[in-house]
Amino acid sequence: MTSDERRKPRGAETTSHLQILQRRPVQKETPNTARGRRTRSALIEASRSLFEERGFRETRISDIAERSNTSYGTFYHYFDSKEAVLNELFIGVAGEMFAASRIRRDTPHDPLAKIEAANRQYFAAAKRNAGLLAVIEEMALRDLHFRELKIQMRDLFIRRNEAEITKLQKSGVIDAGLNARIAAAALGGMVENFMQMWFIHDVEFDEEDALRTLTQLWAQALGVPVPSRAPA
Amino acid sequence: MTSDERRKPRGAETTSHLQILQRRPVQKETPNTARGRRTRSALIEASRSLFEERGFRETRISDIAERSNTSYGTFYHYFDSKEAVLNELFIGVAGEMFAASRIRRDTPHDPLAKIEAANRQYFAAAKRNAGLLAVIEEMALRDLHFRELKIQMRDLFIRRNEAEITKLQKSGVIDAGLNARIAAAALGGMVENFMQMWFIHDVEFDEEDALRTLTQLWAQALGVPVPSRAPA
Amino acid sequence: MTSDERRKPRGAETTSHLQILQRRPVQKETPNTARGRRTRSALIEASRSLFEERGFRETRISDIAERSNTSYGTFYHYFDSKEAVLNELFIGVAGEMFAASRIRRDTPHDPLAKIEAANRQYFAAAKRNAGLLAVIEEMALRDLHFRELKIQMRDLFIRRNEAEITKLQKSGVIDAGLNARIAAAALGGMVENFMQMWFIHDVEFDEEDALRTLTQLWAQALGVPVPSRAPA
Amino acid sequence: MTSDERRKPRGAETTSHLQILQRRPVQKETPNTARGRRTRSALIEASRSLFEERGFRETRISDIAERSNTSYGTFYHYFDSKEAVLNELFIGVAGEMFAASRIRRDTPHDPLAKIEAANRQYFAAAKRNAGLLAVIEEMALRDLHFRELKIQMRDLFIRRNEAEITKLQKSGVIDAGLNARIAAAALGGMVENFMQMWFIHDVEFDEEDALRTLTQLWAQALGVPVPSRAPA
DNA sequence: GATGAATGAGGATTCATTCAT
DNA sequence: GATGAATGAATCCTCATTCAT
Repeated sequence: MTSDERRKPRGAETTSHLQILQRRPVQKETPNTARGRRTRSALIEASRSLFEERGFRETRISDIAERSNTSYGTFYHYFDSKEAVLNELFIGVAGEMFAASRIRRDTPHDPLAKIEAANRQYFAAAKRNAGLLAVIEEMALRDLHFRELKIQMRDLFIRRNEAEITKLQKSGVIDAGLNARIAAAALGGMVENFMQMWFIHDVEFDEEDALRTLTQLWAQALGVPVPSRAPA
Repeated sequence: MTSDERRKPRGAETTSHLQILQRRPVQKETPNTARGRRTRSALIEASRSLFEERGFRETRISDIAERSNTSYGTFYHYFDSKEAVLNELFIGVAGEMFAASRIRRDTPHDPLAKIEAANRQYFAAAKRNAGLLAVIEEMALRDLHFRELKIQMRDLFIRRNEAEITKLQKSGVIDAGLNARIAAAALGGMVENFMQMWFIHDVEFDEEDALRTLTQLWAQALGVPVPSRAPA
Repeated sequence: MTSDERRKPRGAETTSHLQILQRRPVQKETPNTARGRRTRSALIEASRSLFEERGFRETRISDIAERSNTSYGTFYHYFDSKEAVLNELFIGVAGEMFAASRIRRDTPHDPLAKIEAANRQYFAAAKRNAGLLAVIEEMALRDLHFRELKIQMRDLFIRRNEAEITKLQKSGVIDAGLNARIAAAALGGMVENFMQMWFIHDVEFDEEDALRTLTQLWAQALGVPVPSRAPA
Repeated sequence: MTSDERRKPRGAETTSHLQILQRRPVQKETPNTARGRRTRSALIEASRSLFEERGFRETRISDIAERSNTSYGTFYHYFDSKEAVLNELFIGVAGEMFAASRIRRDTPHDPLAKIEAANRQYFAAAKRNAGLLAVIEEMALRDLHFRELKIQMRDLFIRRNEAEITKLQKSGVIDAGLNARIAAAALGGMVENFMQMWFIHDVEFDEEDALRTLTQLWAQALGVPVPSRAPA
């Protein structure tokens, strides 16, 4: 989503309802001691594994306390709510996803190679974080705060796509008539949706086939020529 | 998803948890009297509007009873659980979505026109049902039964895409080297994801721009030639 | 308190804190069935006895459920909170207190006799309701809603006092220079405070001595002549 | 309360409940160092302001630690409980109230002037301590220990009243038939109750009007002649 | 068919207090 | 002296579901 992709205001009723849920998670102070830091980490790790295994809503604070070998009260010593933990986990995942998909120095300048590299790195990072990505997806559907976070994360990718597309248009490689913003959103969404089916909903795909096909579709969709290849 | 897109078994722990939720909703008897049919409809309509407004999980049986001007007991007279109502609503939406996106007799045989027609009809139907589609999406992430339903619905579209792609490959219009199954899933996913951002997450897009761009991307991705056009 | 006794606004901090507690108790719908009415009454009676025995704050919802032989959930079926029950009890007590202290037809017109009759009836009603009056007193100190109720109840008495005093001033029996509003508040407060010490804080007094002395003080304070009497 | 004002034993259940709370606060050792004394003072000051702002029950140990810039542990280093702090604050307030209401050397011997001086000084002291007096009042209603303290403080005033009344009776100025003990309790209660309405419940009164009227009522109630005055 | 009273397990949250550092 | 991490009992409140009328 680029800067001019504004979100429509919802009908009053709907919006107000979501806003109730929004309670922006507030950061409690960081622990001062080594012991405190250890405990806090244990809580985060326990939360992460539980969220991944059984989902955010189905995870109880008591589960987290138990798995991290602390007590009920200790959780609340470090976090205001489950939401606050998820928030922190989310920030971490978003950072990792974005970092992982940054195009490396050694990537060839050839457009096709760049597209493929980006996709490969995106899938690799997504596969590692599939469990949490599912949780985020779920939360984004009902909690305005997490919806905002999800859309901001997505926006980072899409802006990059858009910049690449605009560059190709300016250099005359592809059709200047294409709406770069919409194309970036659509192609980014294609890869995101594919990732979700693959890693979250567990539909099986051959990795190399998937990468090759998505890269070809992406390139051709923009009008980047792709050398012909024999059928798989 | 075509027949060979199999779903991987999940790890034991995760799956067992989801299976608890699966409880396949059983249909209760249909009411015999006109009054009974009216009550049942009122329950379904109330459920639908509440699910759309505040989500499935946040809707209480008491909310449904209240909005449909019936009582607790009446709800259980007609349905076993909220899930049963959602199931029924879901079946209806899936049917409508599929019917709406069936390519009409009067559509030209030109591939580009067919793609555009399909997209236009898909978006129109999705826009009407956005609220419930959001609910379905949410449920599919945590409930195996609804995940199955969602994937089956998606599969209907994707098989049709795949058939079209195969036909174009056989007729030599497009590259036979493309993996039709993956391409169908990817392009269908592109449109689905776009729809979700647009109608569920409320990112604003210009309708005609969106349709034109998506159609162009879809066609070009497959290698279907698209007549050049001046920049918007 | 007469109509021109306005309450000062408190400093922002203090007030805001009390307002948080204010949550004006909302009446839940009255039960429709005889059984429902019976249960509701049992909850109120159990609440009353518990509030009197151990105070409002020290009474648990579970105590109320237990003593009224219902379940936890039943309490919430009829009331939103303990506050709602107290509110209802309070309204009842205020009504009874006021009704009881109404001067009867057969009371002589002699001012002294009227004062004594009012005091006697007030003490009798207060003695019956001492337990709840203590609860109200306690709540009025920290909860704006109950403070308002308490002051309104008190106001009913004091306005009546004030009217009597004004009448005596107009008829020339007593000094017209006395501030009737303040005198009414002070003398009403004298009797209220005495009642609290006597029935709430359990300081012992001889009933007839107390009545005679308070009546004499009240009358003389206003300047109503009191016939001399031999020492007790 | 004079020596013959005995407190009635309460019913077993009620009393036992209050006795739980009674735990007579024990004084912890006084700090030896200047730093220690400073910390202790900070805790007391923080407690006082918090008790006044939000009440005793609503004040958390953590609030006190925070406002005094110390830690949880430090609070417990100096005090056994919140009750212990309140106890200390209470002793201070009671002392100040009593000292402030002592009739000064330069007060004329005229009974009316003495009554007015006593009232003026009482109101001045109460106004300064209204916040804590409200807390004490609240606690006295539910905690036997604080009830005892409150009644002892009140008793100091009332004994003085009683002595004055007896003196006036002996000197023949006023009716010897009046029960001095009850009259002292009633008139002292009149002023106490007025103070509570004025400074705790924030009912507005004109200061000079209030003082003049209360003094006149008090004097006349006892039979002390008051020179007539024109209406205000 | 319809009603709504009753149930009680389940889960979040608070907070006084202890104690190792 | 001071710190603040850890504890867990206590309590509130919700809500799907049952069942007598």
